[in-house]
Amino acid sequence: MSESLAYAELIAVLVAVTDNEPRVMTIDAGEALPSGPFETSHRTLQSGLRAWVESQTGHPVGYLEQLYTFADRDRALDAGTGAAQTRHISIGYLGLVREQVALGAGRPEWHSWYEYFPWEDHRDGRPDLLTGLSERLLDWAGDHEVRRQRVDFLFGLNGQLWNEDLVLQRYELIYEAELEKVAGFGRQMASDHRRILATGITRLRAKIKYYPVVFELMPDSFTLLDLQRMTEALAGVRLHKSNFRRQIDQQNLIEETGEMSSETGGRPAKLFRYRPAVVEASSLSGARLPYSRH
Amino acid sequence: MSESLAYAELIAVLVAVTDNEPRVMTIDAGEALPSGPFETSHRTLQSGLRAWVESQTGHPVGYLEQLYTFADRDRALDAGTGAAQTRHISIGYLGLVREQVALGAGRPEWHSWYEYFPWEDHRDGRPDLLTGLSERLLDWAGDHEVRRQRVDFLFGLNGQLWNEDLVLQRYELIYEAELEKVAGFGRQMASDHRRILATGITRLRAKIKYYPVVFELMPDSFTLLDLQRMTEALAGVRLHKSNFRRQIDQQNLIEETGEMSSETGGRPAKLFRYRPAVVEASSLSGARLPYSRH
DNA sequence: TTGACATAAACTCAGATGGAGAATAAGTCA
DNA sequence: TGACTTATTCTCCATCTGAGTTTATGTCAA
Repeated sequence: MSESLAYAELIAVLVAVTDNEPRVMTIDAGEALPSGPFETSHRTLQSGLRAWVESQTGHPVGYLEQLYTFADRDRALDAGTGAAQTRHISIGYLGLVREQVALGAGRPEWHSWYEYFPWEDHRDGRPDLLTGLSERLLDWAGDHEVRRQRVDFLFGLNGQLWNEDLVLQRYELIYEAELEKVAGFGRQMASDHRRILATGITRLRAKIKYYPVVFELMPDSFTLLDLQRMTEALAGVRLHKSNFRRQIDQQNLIEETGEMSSETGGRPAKLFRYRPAVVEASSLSGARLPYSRH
Repeated sequence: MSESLAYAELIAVLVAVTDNEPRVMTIDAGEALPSGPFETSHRTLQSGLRAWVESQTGHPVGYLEQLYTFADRDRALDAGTGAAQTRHISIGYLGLVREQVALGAGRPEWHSWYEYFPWEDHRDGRPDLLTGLSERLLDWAGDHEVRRQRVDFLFGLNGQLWNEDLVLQRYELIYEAELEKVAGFGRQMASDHRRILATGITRLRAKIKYYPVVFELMPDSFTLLDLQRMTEALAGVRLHKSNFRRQIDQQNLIEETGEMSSETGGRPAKLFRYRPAVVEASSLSGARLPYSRH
């Protein structure tokens, strides 16, 4: 049974947003995600991760969610040299924090996640780099019809719409085409940390659509445009202003503070705060089945 | 670093549906979910699980998805006796299979998942057992307003609608109220397997709403009512017939085979088959943000 | 002081979607 | 042949959504 013992490590995708830029906590000068061993003293995986993240950043982690557990032998750093090595299991977590003063050991730094995935930021239109990237991907696809369709679908070619949720699938395709180390196609990371980061971004982009996680990243009081810019930063796309506002107040998640913000550059905006109470009680639908009420 | 070594085990929530009853593979006469160690010979977690599940059941697993990784010290079987014990990590997977002929060692048996969570089946109306159960839960809540609201919300009391997605949250509440071992409130399982099963059901119920996983459980050809009954079995609620049909053909996921089924008891029904090709290419939305097209 | 500029907030309107159920078709079985 | 059962197609209407337009209220520079 000792052959089944493994080294378990906790990896954090820790996200904060400042100046409309989504940032992720890194160590080793932006080369790796913070990670630490799961120790006997930790009561649960969550509390283990929470403990050392807070010691690293000095900040409380508002929101913490398990992402995925990775153990692919061929994608870890120290792979393939022998049979009798210790197995590595990485348990990834997504954490959201409000501010970004990093005070820990290990040279913590915040980096925009678009450094690692530059093709994911469509806020100012389709990034130029996508031209070269999709050319290389289509080269790789060649005559292979299925591959070609996958490229079109994932990268919004041939009349298909850009779908911001497919971060991980796009990265996996690039990896499959062996383009992930090409200069200019995003910054690299140690081991498979870039994949774990892609997993985190994917989860967050999906989640903001049906669960009010954005507020974990917002300050106590904010304007509606602040909220929109935050959402746009995460999703990497622009949103329709008045429809965004309508959606927000249909959900009933925020209330006016009574104060105004005059830092808008135009007409002062009302300030709002989050009302966490309602979350549990409302259904916050998402997709539904066609129920029958009888 | 040896204090960080852990015993990693793979646990499967393996689901099949027969006779409109969703069933889960168990061992030990229905007392436990099948599980096995993650071994050095396994290339990935997925392939490790797939390998031994197929050897246990003799069936190919169509769909396999990671659920969650558990390591709570206080909820595992062998907890709390000493400090120097080996840490257990359980990685749960959800698998879907088409048929249920179990041929493996370890006395594999299929059990309806409603044996373990009898309050989750609302296909024939609200189960009687919910009366007693919610009474006990409200006793536990007492004057605690937050608890009381949680009970109302999760169990559809006080005018709230039943939400079939909250399987895990309901089980966690019952566990918190220490009612999980009360006779009549569902069959128990070893260790925290019942919680893992709840996690699997939760995931599946959520997923059928925005991704066509149901077809992994359907035979090659089926009628629209078959498909509806399957969905109802999983969701534990009744659906509106014509609206269900409309939703299905909006999604464009199936096509007529040309054959008819005369086993309906009434007018013969057209037979359909799944068209997997479309899945990738369509958006299959779910929740959306209010995009701005410019 | 005034007008250009910028953003806020409210309102409009047509087309799509979703819930509920009626109407019609085509089998089986007594 | 008529009762019964299920299949399949429609209809109706309320609500939601996408895409603006309109009006309000600040700042700032000439």
